[in-house]
Amino acid sequence: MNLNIGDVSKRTGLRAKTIRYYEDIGLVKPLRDTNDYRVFREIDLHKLTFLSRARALGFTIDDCRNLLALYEDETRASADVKEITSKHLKEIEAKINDLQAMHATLSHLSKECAGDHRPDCPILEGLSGEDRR
Amino acid sequence: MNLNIGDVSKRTGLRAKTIRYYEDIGLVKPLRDTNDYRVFREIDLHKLTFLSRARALGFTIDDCRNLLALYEDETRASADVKEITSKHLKEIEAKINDLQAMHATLSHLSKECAGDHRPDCPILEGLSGEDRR
DNA sequence: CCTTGACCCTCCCCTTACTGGAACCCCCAT
DNA sequence: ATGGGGGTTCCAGTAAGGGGAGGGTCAAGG
Repeated sequence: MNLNIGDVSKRTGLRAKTIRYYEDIGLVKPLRDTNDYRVFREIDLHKLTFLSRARALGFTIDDCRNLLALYEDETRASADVKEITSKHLKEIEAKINDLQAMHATLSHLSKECAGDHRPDCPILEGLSGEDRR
Repeated sequence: MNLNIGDVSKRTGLRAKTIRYYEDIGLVKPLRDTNDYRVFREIDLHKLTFLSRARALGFTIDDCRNLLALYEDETRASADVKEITSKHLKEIEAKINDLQAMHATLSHLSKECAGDHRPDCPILEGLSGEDRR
């Protein structure tokens, strides 16, 4: 069960570069073989899998670091995990709201734009701040 | 009508640092006074206002550069503007979808988590990849 | 036994769109 | 002269890696 970085990459879906980066910033600490190759144990694999999923769910690296610590702490309180998650959920909601507002404005402008060879363009007018009503 | 960077900042809502950056990357070209202060003309103000709005709607700097060129080109085709906008709209939609998927997964896990002093946590189980069904 | 191709290593710069800070100049009022 | 509030440049840093150079290692085939 001694895996090289390539094996771990395949199993976790993380790129080798990303795994090296995670070691750089201290998220995993694989052993080293005599030839300097990284040697990943099962625990490293678990951690990297965890990281891969947490990142895919939009958690920041910093959140991941904290979640990983909780993951490894048998005496954790689930409240701590839930708090990180709730904060993240709120940020996701805020982003969705922002994006929806942008989308509404832009799709409105876009609908009014002829999109032909002529220069007249409500989108540009909207951006330039003209009050074309 | 000769404005300093601070005046322009107030009128556009952009920070002075941002305006200097926009000059750095060639989006605006204010004149210079004898004391090296930037001197903004009305056209600079228009451009910066345009940039401010375009950025607020989520366009990248690169998009902004192209939009600005179209804005200044009296012989533009509105189709070109609309195409940039449509591409951007699609990206916004993709992001919204991603975020909504994350939100669904996370809020589901979060709901199942007691959030108390005990260590058991469906969120961590979900992240670690346990198939707790 | 040697070579070839697939791995692996470190190191450094690049990305986006700025932000912060240091160190310095300019102008006006007190 | 001094204080405060402008302005200037340049350097460094952010998040989360990506790209590529330059070089070592390993296993298999000729």
